[in-house]
Amino acid sequence: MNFTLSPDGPLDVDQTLARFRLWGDDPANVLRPGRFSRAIRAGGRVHGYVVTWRGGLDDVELRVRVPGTRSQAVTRAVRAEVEKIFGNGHDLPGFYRFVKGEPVLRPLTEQLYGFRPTVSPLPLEMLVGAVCAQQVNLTFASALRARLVTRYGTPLTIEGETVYAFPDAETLERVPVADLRAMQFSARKAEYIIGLARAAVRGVLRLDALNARDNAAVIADLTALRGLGRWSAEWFLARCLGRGDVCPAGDLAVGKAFSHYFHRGRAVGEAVIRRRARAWGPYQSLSVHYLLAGLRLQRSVGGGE
DNA sequence: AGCCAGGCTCTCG
DNA sequence: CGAGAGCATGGC
Repeated sequence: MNFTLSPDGPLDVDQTLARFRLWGDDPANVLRPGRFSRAIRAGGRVHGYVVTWRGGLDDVELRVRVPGTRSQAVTRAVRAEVEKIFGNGHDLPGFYRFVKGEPVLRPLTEQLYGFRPTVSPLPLEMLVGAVCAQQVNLTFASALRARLVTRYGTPLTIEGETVYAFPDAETLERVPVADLRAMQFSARKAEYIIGLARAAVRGVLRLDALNARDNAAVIADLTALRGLGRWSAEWFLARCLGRGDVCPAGDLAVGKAFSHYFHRGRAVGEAVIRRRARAWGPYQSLSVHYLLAGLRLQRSVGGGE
């Protein structure tokens, strides 16, 4: 079953999908030149899909192929995933109008025109990824997650490409700590991931119900688990639930970005970051993502400073 | 060798 | 409560 999607507003596919190549390959989200592949669990089976694109920033058309299914339910599920991954839920036009008079963000929205931060379609994948990324460099974090995905996920070949469906909670719950340790997870991270999976299996944490809860409730639910703190919960809100009114102010890179763009390189405290971000209202998450991406752009062309 | 990396828990005051 | 120490792990 094939279908097409046209985003509501501009879309820079390369910037939007950059997350899937910047820190190493993600076997659950395979990005190749001109195409993106992923696998989805639906109806007790794993289905693969491939997304390609054409057109310019302002008239991108996404083409989605889901070979081997005629199911409307599967197609709907795939469509929902693609909408999130390609950031179709963001109010980009509104954001661009909002930052029009802002001296820092406006230039960034011009440099990064069409950048739509990816929204993770799978809560467990997002949370496991967050644990992997705690307090380590992102290249290593990406390697950890990749090992977990290839070991416990479900492989599938689609159009000659191998892609893994992210492992489900039932599988991760049964993983011995020692196995994760052998993959260079710290003992603590191994416990966190297994505990998280267990909470999901037992219904202590209802992953699919989080979407209906407000920010504070989501943070409370997540941080009640061992291994998920405010940082993880806030990134989850922004990057999985697609909430705009969130700023992960404790994030190291966010701190650097604020320091660079608003304080001439001087260190800034979390409270200062939160205060500034709050004024951005529903565009906090977009603003933060543009600052982070902007800093990356600057470092890649300017070579640091 | 030692510091850094897009934190978290636990303990005190 | 809020700050601070202690903690893990690998890369450079």
